[in-house]
Amino acid sequence: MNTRKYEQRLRADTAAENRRRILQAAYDRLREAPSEPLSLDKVANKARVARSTIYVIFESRAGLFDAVFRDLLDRAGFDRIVTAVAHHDAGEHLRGSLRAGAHVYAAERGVVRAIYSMAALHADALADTVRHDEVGRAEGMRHLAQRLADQNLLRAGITVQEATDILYVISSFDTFDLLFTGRGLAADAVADRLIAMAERALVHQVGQPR
Amino acid sequence: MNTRKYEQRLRADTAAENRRRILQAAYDRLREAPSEPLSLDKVANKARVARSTIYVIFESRAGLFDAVFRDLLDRAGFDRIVTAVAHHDAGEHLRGSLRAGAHVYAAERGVVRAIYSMAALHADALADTVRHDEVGRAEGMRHLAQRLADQNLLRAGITVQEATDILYVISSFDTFDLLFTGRGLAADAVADRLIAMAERALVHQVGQPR
DNA sequence: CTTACGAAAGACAGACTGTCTCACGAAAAA
DNA sequence: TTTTTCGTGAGACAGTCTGTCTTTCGTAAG
Repeated sequence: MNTRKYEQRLRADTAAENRRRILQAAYDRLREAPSEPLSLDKVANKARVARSTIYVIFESRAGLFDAVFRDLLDRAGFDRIVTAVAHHDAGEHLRGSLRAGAHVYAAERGVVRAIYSMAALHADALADTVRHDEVGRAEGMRHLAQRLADQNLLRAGITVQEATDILYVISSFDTFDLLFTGRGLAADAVADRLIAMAERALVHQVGQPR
Repeated sequence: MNTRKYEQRLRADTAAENRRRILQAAYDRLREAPSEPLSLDKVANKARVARSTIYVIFESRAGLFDAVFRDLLDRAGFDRIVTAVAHHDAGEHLRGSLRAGAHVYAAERGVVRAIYSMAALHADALADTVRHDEVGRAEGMRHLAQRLADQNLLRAGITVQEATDILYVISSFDTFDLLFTGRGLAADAVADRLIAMAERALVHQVGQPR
């Protein structure tokens, strides 16, 4: 039996719609109740789709949440925050991306927390994606640390390596959430704290010996 | 039917032993494979105990891990780190507890990560205990911040409130783990980073205007 | 018209939780 | 010694979940 050419165009649209509806349903559910177990049955019902369809499209439960996470990264532009700010002054760049990051984290807090926790508990595709994303963030922080060094903004005795480590901590979701959820600060207040920490820990002050 | 007094003495010992064996089995399993699902069946087998016995003793799955966490806190003495260091110099106290904490975290990394993730994902007894423990840590950090203030060690313009927030971040497991697992630093190197961050962010430097 | 294919529906096995019942055995009380 | 009490093992059971598979249907492309 020779398969003939077959390109579905109209069906591809509805297929893409289904995929999107499933992603949206899973995302909404994580948003509403980040600390409640989420079954694929619930996602399927919410998306008005058969549960088996989820498996056809996303392979597995982990594959679904992996896609949800990737989609979240795209929409929120986590990975673009650092480069997007793109201020010629590295100090402004630092402040701008910490503040922008804090607001993105605040908007997506529940979903990100749930996804990170799932990733920590399962060692699957989702865990790989989360780890990969963290590596990307580390590279971004290394770049920023290098820019700070190039512009002679680093405090005396701080290496780019050390600055990278510190920026990696301060720009993390966990650090944000310690202040946001743990200490009950508003997103802007968190940004203020983070910026203050970063500047005091890394940047030499006016009139301070270098 | 009138119930007569009944105090088991010898049986209480074996009961306590069972309880301990179950806790140990759960702890060992979390330690070996923190990122693998852990069923009560496995714990029961490992502890050579019927699964129903776990429910009799710990009420629920959450109750078991709650007990594992409490036991870990007791054994490792997380909550005693800050007060245990008890150096008359608040600066030494800060450095000592950060270093001690880093080593405890490093020793229990997998288990703590698994328990935190479970707590974030379920909103049960375990979540309550973890939250309560974090409140205790926050109080400890407030105490330390106050001591730093009393000894005139805080940088100019930093309130006790702000110092508490920053110490809360720096002394957290998440911050530790960002450097330990995320950046691949050894426990002592993490401690160095944390201490450097804390001192630069909070403590006024020698010869620096206050 | 015929073929291909996305999707729904649902059966199924297997794993897990939580509840319950029953029986056993050993220690404590009478 | 006899009786009572209680921790425990063993296991049945319902319910939920994942992951796989098969069957059927509708629709768009050829």
